[in-house]
Amino acid sequence: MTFTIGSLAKAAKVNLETLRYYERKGLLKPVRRTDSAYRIYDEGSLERLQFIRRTQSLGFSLREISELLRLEALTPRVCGKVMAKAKAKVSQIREKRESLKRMEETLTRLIGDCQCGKTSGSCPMMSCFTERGESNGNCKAC
Amino acid sequence: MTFTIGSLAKAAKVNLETLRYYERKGLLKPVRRTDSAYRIYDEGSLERLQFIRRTQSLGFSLREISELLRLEALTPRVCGKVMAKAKAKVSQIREKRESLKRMEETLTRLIGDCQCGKTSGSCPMMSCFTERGESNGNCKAC
DNA sequence: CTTTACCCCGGACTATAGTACGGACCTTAT
DNA sequence: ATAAGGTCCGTACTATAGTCCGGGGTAAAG
Repeated sequence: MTFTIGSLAKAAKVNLETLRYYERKGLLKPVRRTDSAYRIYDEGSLERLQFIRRTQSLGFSLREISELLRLEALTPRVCGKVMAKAKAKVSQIREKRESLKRMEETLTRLIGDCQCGKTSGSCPMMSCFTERGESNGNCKAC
Repeated sequence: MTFTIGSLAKAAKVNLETLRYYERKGLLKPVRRTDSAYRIYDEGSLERLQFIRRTQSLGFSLREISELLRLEALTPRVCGKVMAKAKAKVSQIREKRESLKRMEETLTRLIGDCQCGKTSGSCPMMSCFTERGESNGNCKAC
């Protein structure tokens, strides 16, 4: 099953121009061109595209994604380098996950602590980020 | 303890111009100005600034961070809205964490599976992202 | 065979997040 | 008191990631 640029764009729910942009950036090349220079893509292109979008939504730049995708382009001779890159990427991901975990815990605790409307005390959510940063000392997010 | 724009920039290791930019964007106002219009910040400013940078590194845009920071600006009357925003933010964070977890697992498995140099088979790391997307069927990342 | 829809390309335009510049004013150390 | 260094402001410039435009060729449906 093959796609023209428009049908691939529709299938992946991205703008057609984005595909041309990714091609310029070397991220997603059409598998071939017709005689009239129409771009032709296949299912692999769709998967690759979805990988790009998913990875991007996790906070990776196109340059980083390009690096991830280029892991494939290297020959077995330089496998060590590939591994090093992959491992670096893993620690990077792990760090992001841990930061997010801390943020989530803080926010969740703040939500749980809220006594607004129940007591006369002020909302811990509010006092956590005061205008002048006079933190209540409990907020790890501040 | 107070800061001028330059000393705050140095303390937080950000460009001085970035602080002026954040002020324009309403993210970080100096606590006051001197008679000669010099910006004065305090430790709260530093904390707020560090919160911005940390949050940003987790993939939140300045607009989103501004929303998070504005949770404080709302009066107790609208606490329900604050909570709704906070909860939405929590699910958003949770989704990002789960995606990252899947990515990390996939990459880790790929690293572990690598037999490069040990066998004659090709590296699963390589075959995972083939030129035409001919995936080996095992790669969840593709 | 024509109309409509699709695609080509180069180039311009947008939003976000800064970063740099330069002339003028302010502060501080010698 | 004067030079060096910090800060003011508006404006311009950069990189990233698209998005849009327009003139022209191509494909498909009636």
